Amino acid sequence: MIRSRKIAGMVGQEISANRGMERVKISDVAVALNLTKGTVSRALNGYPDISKSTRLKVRNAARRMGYVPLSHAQAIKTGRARSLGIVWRVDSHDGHRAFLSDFLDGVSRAVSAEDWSLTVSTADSDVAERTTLSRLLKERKVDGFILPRTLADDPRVEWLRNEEAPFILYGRVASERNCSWFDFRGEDAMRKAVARLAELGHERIAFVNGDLRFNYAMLRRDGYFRGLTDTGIDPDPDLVLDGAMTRASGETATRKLLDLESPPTGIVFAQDMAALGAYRAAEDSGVAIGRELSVIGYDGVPEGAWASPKLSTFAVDSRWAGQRLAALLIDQIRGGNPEDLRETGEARFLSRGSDRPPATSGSNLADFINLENHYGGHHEHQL
Amino acid sequence: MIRSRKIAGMVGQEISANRGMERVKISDVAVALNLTKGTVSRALNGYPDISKSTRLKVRNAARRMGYVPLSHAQAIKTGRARSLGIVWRVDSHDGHRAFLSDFLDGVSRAVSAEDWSLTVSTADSDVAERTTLSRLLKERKVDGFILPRTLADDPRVEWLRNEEAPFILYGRVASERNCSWFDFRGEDAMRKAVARLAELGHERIAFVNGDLRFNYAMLRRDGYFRGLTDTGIDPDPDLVLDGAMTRASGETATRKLLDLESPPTGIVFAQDMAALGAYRAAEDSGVAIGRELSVIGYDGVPEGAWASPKLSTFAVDSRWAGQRLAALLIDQIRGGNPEDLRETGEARFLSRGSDRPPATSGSNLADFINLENHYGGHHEHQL
DNA sequence: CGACTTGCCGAAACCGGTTTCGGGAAATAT
DNA sequence: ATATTTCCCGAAACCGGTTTCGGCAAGTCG
Repeated sequence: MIRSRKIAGMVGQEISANRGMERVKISDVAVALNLTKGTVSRALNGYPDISKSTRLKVRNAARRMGYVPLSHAQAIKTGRARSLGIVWRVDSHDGHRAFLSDFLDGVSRAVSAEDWSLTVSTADSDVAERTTLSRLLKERKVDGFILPRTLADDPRVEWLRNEEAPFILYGRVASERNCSWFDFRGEDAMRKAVARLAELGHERIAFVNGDLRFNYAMLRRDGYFRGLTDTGIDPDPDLVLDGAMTRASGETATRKLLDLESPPTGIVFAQDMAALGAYRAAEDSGVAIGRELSVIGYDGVPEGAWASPKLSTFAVDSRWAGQRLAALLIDQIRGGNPEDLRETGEARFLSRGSDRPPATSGSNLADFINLENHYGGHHEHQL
Repeated sequence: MIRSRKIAGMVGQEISANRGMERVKISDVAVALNLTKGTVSRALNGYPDISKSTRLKVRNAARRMGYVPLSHAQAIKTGRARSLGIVWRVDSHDGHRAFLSDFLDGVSRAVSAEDWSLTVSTADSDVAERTTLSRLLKERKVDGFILPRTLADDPRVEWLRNEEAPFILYGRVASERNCSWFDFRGEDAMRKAVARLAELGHERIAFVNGDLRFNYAMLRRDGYFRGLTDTGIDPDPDLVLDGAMTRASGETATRKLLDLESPPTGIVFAQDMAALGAYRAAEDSGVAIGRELSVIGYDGVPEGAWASPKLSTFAVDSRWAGQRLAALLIDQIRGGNPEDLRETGEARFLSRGSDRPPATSGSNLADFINLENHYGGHHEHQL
């Protein structure tokens, strides 16, 4: 007993005295323990045909010697790269860019927790995205994809199904068969936003949507109308616009709404960036956000907290989204049924200064704006 | 001749009729061409001992059959994963987050151009970062690292040198030996900012720096003093602050400067986010940016274009940085001498509304502020 | 015309793991 | 005491590429 201990100790010393800085490979561990590499491999991977005692011995020795398997060496036999892929679109709106950091953080956490990794690429067009997906897949650099920015009818779904590649959507999609997703229930948020404004006394409530090609736009629009129905307000087509996902387009949309004969006193925006554009439009019209015009956004971009008044919004937890997406995708790759791997989350309402009871009714607001345009002009700070 | 053509055609058909959707591997290509896989491999990799004719035949067949080598299968022998790694810090200031998208885009472009890929991970502490670097390295998921956020004395440098892992810094470092980098010459920008303000007639020019632990802070500070020397203005220690990398801290710093007996009429900020904080501080003191107080930032964050007046700043091209960093690192991994792989770039000045001739001299400004605080208070829009 | 390169490719080792298969020893059943 | 499992582990095949080595055939030289 004592003797064997001594030997084990010596072996340990010899091993840890690995000064050559050469990578320690599995055969090194095997030799040190007087086993075969096959046995060491099975021990480390928890095969049942290895006795508890040797399993422990192997694990300890591996740790002591600093053995870490080469990922590509295992991948060659297992067929798994233990890596997820994301292709991030850099064209179009910059609305989601603010969340990239949080989003990646979430993905990275979930992925690291399983000792997997994350491969990121960017693309500025559909073909570029397709090319990249294809390459990563063919080279097997990744085992599956996280697909952001889901379209209402997303061609990536069909294509990846064909390639038999695992994937998960950030967002939901109509053609549900055989795919998994995570998404925030934006429709619920829009519905609540309408309810909120109605409670505050607003009667003319507009909706400024994003690009209708995206799936979330459909959902959020439905939520808006649902909210109107809930509160018994008749929908007015003049009060529904779309295509606003940036400050500039949000500004334009707001201007258009304020120029109506009977402008809205409250606007629900499908995206914060567009809502922030409303601030400038309102300023130009001599209308104060939170008084003559109430605004509720969606996303929870940090800039909203720096607008004055601060933007009330439904904040989305991008980190959480990334985390769930990665976890669910890994489950799927490990054999889980895609259709069982679907989750949604709730956007959290941040009540700040931009949604308040209306200071003026709709028709009066129009007069107010005209007045302001005549006499006030683009008012400046008077120092 | 005709006969052989016919055969080749038939072979091509048989091959492209690969409906089984099974991955086509190198041996498939070899069999189809009646060659050995070794020969095919050498042909594809441009070995000189393959005749031009077979090289062509092989390349064409490979393309036709849609053969793409498994990255980990080649990695096992070559030792190259053809992948770069980035660990993105998500703790601390959110100043750089806005650039992540562009930055990654740049890296991704350069990396894709060489058919490499990019592995991204996040970390919220030094130990987490170290752990991740270590894991990616041991598993050989990456061949080298891009290190953002360089510290004045960066421990990662020493550590990675020891591990003999290739790396490149986004930023420069004192201990230069054996390392490469890309950086923008922030010191030049700060110097020019001072010159610019001096030309406009400012005599008291302050400097609000970022966190001094970062290397760029040292450099930019030097640039500021250099600018003062250039224009013959005596430096005043009261006018130099640091640690401001967010709106909040920028606001605080500005407040402190405006409360001086003889406040500055111009402030140079080492970071845009801090400069944007100045807007609120100025508003509260009844001072108008671009009139009583001029401000110049650095970074070129998009929000700057939405402040009023728009923030004059030195814009940094993050995409370019990412692109160069990746390209240089790949060169290094392929055997280039690290010390030859260093580049710097110039920040581009965007002249907008926040830097103008001073409306009031320094001492008068103090009176102005006091007056405003007594009578004006936190002035509101008067509708 | 024979010896010696040179050009070109096949054969096989190799990379560092994983997984299958088979068999010896110990434990249990008969 | 023998037959039969059960428990472990060694041996070897295998994954899909890359790289080394050696040899045949054609070309070059003496």
